[in-house]
Amino acid sequence: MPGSHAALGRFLTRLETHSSLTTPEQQAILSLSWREVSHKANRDLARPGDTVTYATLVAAGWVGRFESMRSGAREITALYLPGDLADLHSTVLPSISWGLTSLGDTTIIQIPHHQLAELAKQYPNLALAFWRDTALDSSILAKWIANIGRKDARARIAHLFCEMGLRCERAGVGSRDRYSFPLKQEQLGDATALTAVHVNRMIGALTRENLISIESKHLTLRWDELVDLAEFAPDYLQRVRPDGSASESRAS
Amino acid sequence: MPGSHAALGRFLTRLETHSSLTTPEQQAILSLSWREVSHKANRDLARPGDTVTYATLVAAGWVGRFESMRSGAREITALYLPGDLADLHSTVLPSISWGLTSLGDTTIIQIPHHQLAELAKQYPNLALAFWRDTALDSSILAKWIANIGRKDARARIAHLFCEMGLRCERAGVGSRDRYSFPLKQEQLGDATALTAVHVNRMIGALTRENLISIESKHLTLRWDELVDLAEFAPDYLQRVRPDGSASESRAS
DNA sequence: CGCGGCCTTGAGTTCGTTCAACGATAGTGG
DNA sequence: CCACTATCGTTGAACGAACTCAAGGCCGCG
Repeated sequence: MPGSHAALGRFLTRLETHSSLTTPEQQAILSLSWREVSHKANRDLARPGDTVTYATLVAAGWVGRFESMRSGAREITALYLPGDLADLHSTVLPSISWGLTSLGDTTIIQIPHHQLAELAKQYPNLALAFWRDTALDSSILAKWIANIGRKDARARIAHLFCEMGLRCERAGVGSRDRYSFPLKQEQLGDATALTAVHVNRMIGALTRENLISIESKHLTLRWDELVDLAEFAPDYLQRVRPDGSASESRAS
Repeated sequence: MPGSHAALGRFLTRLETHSSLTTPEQQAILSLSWREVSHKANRDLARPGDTVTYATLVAAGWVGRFESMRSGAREITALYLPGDLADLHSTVLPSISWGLTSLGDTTIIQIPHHQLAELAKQYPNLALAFWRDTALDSSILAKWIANIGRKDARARIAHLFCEMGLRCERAGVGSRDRYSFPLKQEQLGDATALTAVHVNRMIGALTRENLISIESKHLTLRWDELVDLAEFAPDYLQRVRPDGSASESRAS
């Protein structure tokens, strides 16, 4: 609970890719109190309708945000990697309509909402950073809508592979063209709005074309070819700015 | 430019449905400076790749956020009504990967980013409110992913009708079962990831079943039946809280 | 009155689904 | 150490929801 957890360091690094923070602000992040929890694969960490009092910071493994249909179908609407605060936005909207689930074995850190809110009030610049982090999440959601809505199965899967590659690289848990991919095909289907069977066929096709290869949950991919196939334009992931600054916060 | 625009009042009302604000905070919102701009239908107000210096507050008509594919296909990822700040999040992420377009004739108010950022710094509680508003937007995006990914055409259209009905009602521009719907069928297709032709057929089906009727861009719908058909659960639109408070700042 | 934009309808096609069976692999207990 | 089982991945065949292409109808506007 006390003492800085490595995952907080990852989160800080993540924040600093889009926002520049002062030393006291950095310290404040690292001094957040936490509770570590580990989960086996496929456990629901939060369910639709819950009211949560802490945010979930991924420390190891992948976490998915999902919605369920009456029919039993599931749709994964977002994926979170180590260093991602999966539901930072729940700090300001604690009554959630979605769920969180562990994809593969995961370890998470729970951070009380009131501490995050306190930080946001005490350090206006941190409030902007949190807001910006939520905006970034939102930007990814919008891109997923476009992909699921207007691209075919191959391109959707390829796009997910590119996105997660780049995010893994930035999170320091792999390189863009080779990283651990813990989802089973059914979950990959839930994330791309396809059936497991069709995911299987598309993976087969991509493999036969030598665009990707998967061995024991390890994905290797031909970056340039896949980027082209997927129409992957990483600007929505908000590249690290040259000066690392939060631009407008100094402007005005 | 000076003096309070009616749209700012709408925006304030909107903020107060999820956040409780003090009188000075309310005044600060109403004192924002602005520039009014009117657009004919189908004009791009912002394009992918732009760096924007102001946020776009809808005053009249509907605005859509979209992404374009190489093929020329378009996907509308979000819709905004009068009182909505369509790109509040651009305040913290001014380099945009998406575009904004007018759906039908619209009037918008441009609000300089630096003013919004200034307010967020000066009033921590407003920063939370802005953050919360972005989180709410994000919540809608996630729901759209689930709908487009896992529901059939009829249910997708029905869901959009329900969502926009409730949002119109809350925005004070109609009632949930009867409101002005300015999109043409092609745009409705872009918002639901369908073709205009198929939208037309589904609208025809819903009309024949007496679930909806449309006359001169005016939509009337059987609320209960459509809610059931669409599996519409409005909790993601974050109901107005009884006490109107920001809850989590007290909890835990 | 004629033109352009939007809506409507039909017929054929396709991408992804469904259903069903089989194969591989890893963990488990005797 | 091996048989047993559950889970996940793989493959085939038939089906269907939504798409494409194409033509015609309606309505408002100049």
